[in-house]
Amino acid sequence: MQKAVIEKNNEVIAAQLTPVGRETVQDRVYSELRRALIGGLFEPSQVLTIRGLADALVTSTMPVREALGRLITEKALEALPNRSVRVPPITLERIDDLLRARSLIEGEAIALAATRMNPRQIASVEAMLGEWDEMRALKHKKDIDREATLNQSFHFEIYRCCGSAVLIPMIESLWLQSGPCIRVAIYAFSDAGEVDTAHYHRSIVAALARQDAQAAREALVADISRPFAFLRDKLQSANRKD
Amino acid sequence: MQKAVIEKNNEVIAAQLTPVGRETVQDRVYSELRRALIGGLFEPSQVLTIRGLADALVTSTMPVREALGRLITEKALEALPNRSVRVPPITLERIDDLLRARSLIEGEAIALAATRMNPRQIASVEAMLGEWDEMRALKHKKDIDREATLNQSFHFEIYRCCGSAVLIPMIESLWLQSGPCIRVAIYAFSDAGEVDTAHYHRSIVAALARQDAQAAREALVADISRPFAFLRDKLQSANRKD
DNA sequence: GTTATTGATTTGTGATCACACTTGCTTTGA
DNA sequence: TCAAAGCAAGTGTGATCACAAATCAATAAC
Repeated sequence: MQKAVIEKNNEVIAAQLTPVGRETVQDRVYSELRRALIGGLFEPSQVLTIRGLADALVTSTMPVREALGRLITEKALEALPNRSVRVPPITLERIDDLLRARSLIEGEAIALAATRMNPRQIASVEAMLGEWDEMRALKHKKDIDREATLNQSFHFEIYRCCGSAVLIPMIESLWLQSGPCIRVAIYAFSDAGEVDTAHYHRSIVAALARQDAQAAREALVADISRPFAFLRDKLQSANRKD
Repeated sequence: MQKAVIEKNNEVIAAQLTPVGRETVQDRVYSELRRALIGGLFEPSQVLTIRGLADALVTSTMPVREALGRLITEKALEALPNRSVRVPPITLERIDDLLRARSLIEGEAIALAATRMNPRQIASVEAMLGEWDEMRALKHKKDIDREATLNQSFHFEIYRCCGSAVLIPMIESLWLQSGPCIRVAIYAFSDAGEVDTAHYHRSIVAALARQDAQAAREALVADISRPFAFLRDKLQSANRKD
């Protein structure tokens, strides 16, 4: 068989097969811990032990300690001087700090995205909006986890369009850091009666559709400010009580 | 001895002693690799091996692999699908991307710092400027490493005043990512004849001294844009030649 | 009853080993 | 002569072990 024929044949095979991609245990542990943090499964100030997590995830300590180290460097977890690690506690300063950083960076990302999104991409996020409404209409009992996941997809679908390989990891890091805080706020939200979150997302999409970068930025900032402001008030009144 | 007396005594002792702080081998390896990356000791696209680094640093593989993992998550290094790790290559898109992110975030940091720095802090960075001039005056032959270190101290001394525990680690990550690129530019600079960098730093300090946040931001952006723009031109002309 | 002290358990850290995958070179066959 | 198969050295990953430090409980001392 001639070389050209073989290569052609290989190409045909390659077109039908999808790369299998070896994922290491460490990567799976890392992803799982990320998911747990963003989802608020760990509460602020909770301490995590390597062996405890290893048991829970049914692996050895090795992948866990490496994943923990990575999460500590992106400030998603905190290394105490005792060498134990915990999820960072919530403070007023930290809330304001996170909100400012998120407004700045996610605002920039969406402003860039507004000028770069093509009609197909806009239609895609618009479709997510519709899917969202359906879910909301179907079940009056709120499914917070599902809602949070959908919210995350919505935002990152937009951010991905900004075309910056530098900004996006930073935004992921920020979500990781604010995950535990936000979750506390969300729970408080759903206790305190519902606010219409759909409105904010709708104005974001509208701004994107008419390529209005400034409006998109403002709508986004309003969206992410809401839970932070709520949490801020809650914390302040708690402090006053003491 | 009564309890209060003992505690008082302990306080007196504590005031005289500085905490020794157990630094792990992993931390030392991590710091050393950071220093090497920011300092440009590794060149873009160079691949690093765990055992190679462990030999060079005279430790076992364990601390090295953990340090590498951390550097990969902050995008200071890149994990190839072959599972080898390398320092990220320079591309035009990456240069623009890094410059935009740095302008955005470091600009925000210095704008915050401008409103918060007290006279003592301003005097401190002003003093660094003087020390800088001395060094420059003494030796005509440029000591690039010393210059880079001083530049880094100068910038972070200012950033620390912004009072944001979220922004500063992000800036460190950005310096880590742009370190190898910048170093290439700096070397090219010193080959191509000197530009007066002192001027930029002087206008930064001047803006800070009169608490002019906007001017400080603009002066900073001009300062960090310079090597990026230089590198950009260099790369473009290199591409044209091919 | 409260405060120290001791001892046992838990925990993080680093070293070493086993295994699987990659890479580069040599050998073999047409 | 050249491409493909085979082999050997190198490399990352995960498991396990040894050790030191921290934590906590129970005991002893006042």
